[in-house]
Amino acid sequence: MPRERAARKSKQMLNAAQRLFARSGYAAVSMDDIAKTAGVSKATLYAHFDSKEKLFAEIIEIESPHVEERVPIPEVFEGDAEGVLRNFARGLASFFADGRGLEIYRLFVTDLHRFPDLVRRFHAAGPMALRARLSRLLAQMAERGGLSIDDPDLAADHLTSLIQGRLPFDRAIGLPPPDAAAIDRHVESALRLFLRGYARASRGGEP
Amino acid sequence: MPRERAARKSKQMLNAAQRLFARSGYAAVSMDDIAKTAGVSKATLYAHFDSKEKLFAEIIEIESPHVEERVPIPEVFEGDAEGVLRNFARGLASFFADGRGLEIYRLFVTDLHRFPDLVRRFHAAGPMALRARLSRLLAQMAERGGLSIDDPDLAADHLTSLIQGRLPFDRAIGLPPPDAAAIDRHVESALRLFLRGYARASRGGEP
DNA sequence: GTCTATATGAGGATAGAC
DNA sequence: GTCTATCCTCATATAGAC
Repeated sequence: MPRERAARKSKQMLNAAQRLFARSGYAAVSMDDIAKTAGVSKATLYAHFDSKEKLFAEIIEIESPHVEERVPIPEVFEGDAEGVLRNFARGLASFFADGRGLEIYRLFVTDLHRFPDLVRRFHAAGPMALRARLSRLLAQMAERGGLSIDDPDLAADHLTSLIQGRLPFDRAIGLPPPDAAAIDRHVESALRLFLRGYARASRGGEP
Repeated sequence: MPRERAARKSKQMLNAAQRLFARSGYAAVSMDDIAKTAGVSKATLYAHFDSKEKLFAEIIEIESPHVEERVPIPEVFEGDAEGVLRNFARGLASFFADGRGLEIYRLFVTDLHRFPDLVRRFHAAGPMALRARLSRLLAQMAERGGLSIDDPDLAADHLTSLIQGRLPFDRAIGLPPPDAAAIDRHVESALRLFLRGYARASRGGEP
């Protein structure tokens, strides 16, 4: 059954490449490393993927749409706005705090710019998709809840920026991850600022 | 005059290395590139710097303290809080929007983590120093102005996070820089949220 | 498709003359 | 200190047998 075996090996190679690229970046990973980790020969690797760049591109294509799925944003808002936002905020903060988000972040910052067509696709499927979902949620909250939001996209960016903060940068340069309590404080303070800044005004203009 | 010439060549090499590392990152730059750009031989380069790593470390040491100086934060606050913060915000946003901040950002995210001692020194001299200055300023504003700030360090992080936003990430992955008008809108909206979120409460608690 | 073995080139680092 | 020329390792990519 050569077809099955080929498919299995192909997955092995993609998995190995994904792990290695994520851990060390494009330049630091050799095709030898990938082949060895996948348990195949380099020639087999090249039989499936034309070049290191093509292989990297496939990894990015696979990873990109998953980014948005790591953070919980319900499609429809019902009830507790603060709780929903807290959930999103904790998801996003943990994503950056643990090693997984760090690897993706560093990989993208370091290497993605060399693949312009991937940039466009990733940006649409990742950050823009996430913002769109958060934005729809915030718009619903503005309508039904106590928030005053003129521009939901902008508000989504503000919340995301506050939650993200220096987390990915600090992790990327090698600082240790914050513990759970620190993440919690970080999330709570960001939420307080956001909710207060976007609270319906008792008097005065929009934020 | 061998001493003068040596010093001059040393500067040439440091300049070349700085430009090349900033543009392409540690891995993508070869010692040949640096020597050629500096107009010296590779052997001369190695006579001055023991290794590529040592050379990179020197570049980081030189760059680090400059980061905080690119953004205007007065030591003493007088008068117009919003104007002072706008000035800071515009400086920071431009820093990330133009190519210079992008290069430094990418260089640090990509390569700094491999030099742990540099991480500590850079972090103290760069982000922490900047936050300390902004924090002192915000504390003064809370005292004399209309802001309600319990934890100035936290507030400084919030403001910086809002201003920074996705700017460095978007630039790093290869998206085009925002134009002046977009930066201005970005800065103004972030400032409005910050000032409103940290406004002295007419009623209700701290943010 | 998969392997072993290798061609080809690039890059970090050094030897030795001046 | 500076150069030219070179060593050596390692990485991308391929040839050729099975």
